[in-house]
Order: sequence, then C-alpha cells, then structure tokens
Amino acid sequence: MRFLMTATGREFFQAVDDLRLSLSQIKMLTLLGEADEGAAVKRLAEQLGLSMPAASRAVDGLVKRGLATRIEDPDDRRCKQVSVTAAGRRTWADLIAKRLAGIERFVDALEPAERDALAAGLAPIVARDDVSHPTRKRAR
Amino acid sequence: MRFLMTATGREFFQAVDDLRLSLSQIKMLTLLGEADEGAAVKRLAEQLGLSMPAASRAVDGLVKRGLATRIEDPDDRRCKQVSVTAAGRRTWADLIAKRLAGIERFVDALEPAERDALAAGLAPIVARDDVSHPTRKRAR
DNA sequence: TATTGTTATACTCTATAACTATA
DNA sequence: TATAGTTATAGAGTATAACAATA
Repeated sequence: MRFLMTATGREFFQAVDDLRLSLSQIKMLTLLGEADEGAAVKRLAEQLGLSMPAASRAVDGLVKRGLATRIEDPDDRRCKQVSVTAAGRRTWADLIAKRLAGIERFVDALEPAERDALAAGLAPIVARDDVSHPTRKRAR
Repeated sequence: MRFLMTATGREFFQAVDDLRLSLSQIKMLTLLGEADEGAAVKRLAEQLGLSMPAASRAVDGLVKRGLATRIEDPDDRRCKQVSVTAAGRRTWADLIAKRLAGIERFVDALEPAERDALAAGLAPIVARDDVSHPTRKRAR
C-alpha cells in the first residue's frame, strides 16, 4: 500500500504540476466529471472541504482554462451552475490514466504466480455490490 | 485502491492538521525516523523534492517543536546534522497508526472468506525480499 | 571559486470578513 | 432578514535570488 501510494503519487503530482492546476481544482474536476448536472459553488465547496471563496477561485481558474462553464441558475439567480466541459473531461481522464499507469507497472512487475494469486484474492472484493463504499457492509 | 486512498487519507490529514505541521514536515519526520544518523539539510531537500530554503524552514519548525535537533557537523562546519528526537519518533508512530487504522477497518469490514482470499493473494508479494521497491524485480 | 545553509522577496492557495445581488 | 457568490485582506508554504560562512 505504502509503495503504491508513493509510486503512483509521484507521476500523478508531476502531471498535476504540468497542468498548472491546483489540487483543489483537480478534485473539483473529478467531482464535476462524476456529476450529471451542473453544481452550485456552495455545494462544491462543501464536498471538497473548501471555503466558498476558495471554491469560487478554483472555479475561476477552470473556467478560464476552458475546463468548466459557470452559468446563472434561471430558477434562483443567486446561484451559479458549474459544469465540466468536454475538454475538462478529457483532462481528467488523462490524469486518471496516469494514476492507473503506476499500478499497472506494479502489477506488471510481479511474477505471474504472484499476479494470479493477487487477482484471485481481490476478485471477491471487486465483485461486491458496494465496491465504492466497502465499509458499508452487508449482514454477516 | 481508490477507496483506501481517500478513506485512510481523511483521518490522516485530520491528524496532520491537529498537529499544526505541514505535509513537508511530516514527510521530513518520516525520513528522519527511517535514517539512523543525522541528515544534512541539502539531502533532506533533495529527497523531499523541496528547495533548500523550504527544507530549512521545515526543519526550523520541527526543531522549535522539539521533534528534531539541528547541530553543526564538526567535520564540515558548513553542514548541519538534523536528527529526530524521541518525541519526534513518537509523533511519527502515532501518525502511522492513524493510517493503518483506516486499512484495518477496511479489512475488518470484509467477509471472512474475502479476507482470507486477500491475505492469500498478498502473501507471496509481502514475502518478497524487495517489498520496499517491488518494481526492482528479479530475473524472470 | 564552489558549496551549505539562511534570509529577502514574490507568488500561490487558503480562510475570515466585508460586500453585492437576489430571495 | 437570510443566502449565494465575489472581492478584500491576511497567513501559510513554496521557489528563486541574494547573502554569509566554510571548504
């Protein structure tokens, strides 16, 4: 775990650095990419654990780089709807690929026997219906 | 992996926040904790990917909190030897425990069968003689 | 002259507080 | 009066550049 965290982190952060985006902006991009609809700045701030000003400025940067759009909500003109653009989705996908690359290299470096054993060990967990929240476990 | 990274990260960062230490200072503490002897500021900066001033200031904070000591190298008085103190080692151990707690909770939430399969899958990898650098693989 | 470390300065990202617009 | 968002200001943490001490 420790090795994977540091190894995959290294090139990931390098990529983030190259993009000239802050970590908050990356997280926001992820959040926007997973959401189907535009999100309010307040909601983004809450989900990212940021202050509203920090979220607002992070959005500024994303909009300026063409990775997101910010439009007024017609139903409540105090709110803005922030959405990811196609370019934003592309950028995010590239970053995820960087993360996975590190893990793939690790798996690739294993002996075939080790790799097979690991796959067998992970299979039941991956097959769970609540993979995204494994600690919400079913009755024992 | 993604779940573990975010789940273990949350309480870890909370603990870091409570300690009033920067992330660089935590990394430095880890580095110092693993080293047997005192390290020069330049070496710390290189290993952490920090500039020398940033490393120097990070050391300042650790010394001020009694987590590290900084003494002049008698052989080359340009260099300082930075070492972790007993209190520093204790602080670092507490943080590691926080990290492991998240993973333990995850493993604990698994079905016994899932847990056993995972253990079996990881065993050969853990048994390697180069666990700390798994990508340096032996001849196939 | 080269190297280690520190100080000076500027930039980024953050939060709190003050402000604007809408409800 | 309350809420969403932005702008103003201040505080970390970082890097580059300038400097001091030692080799």
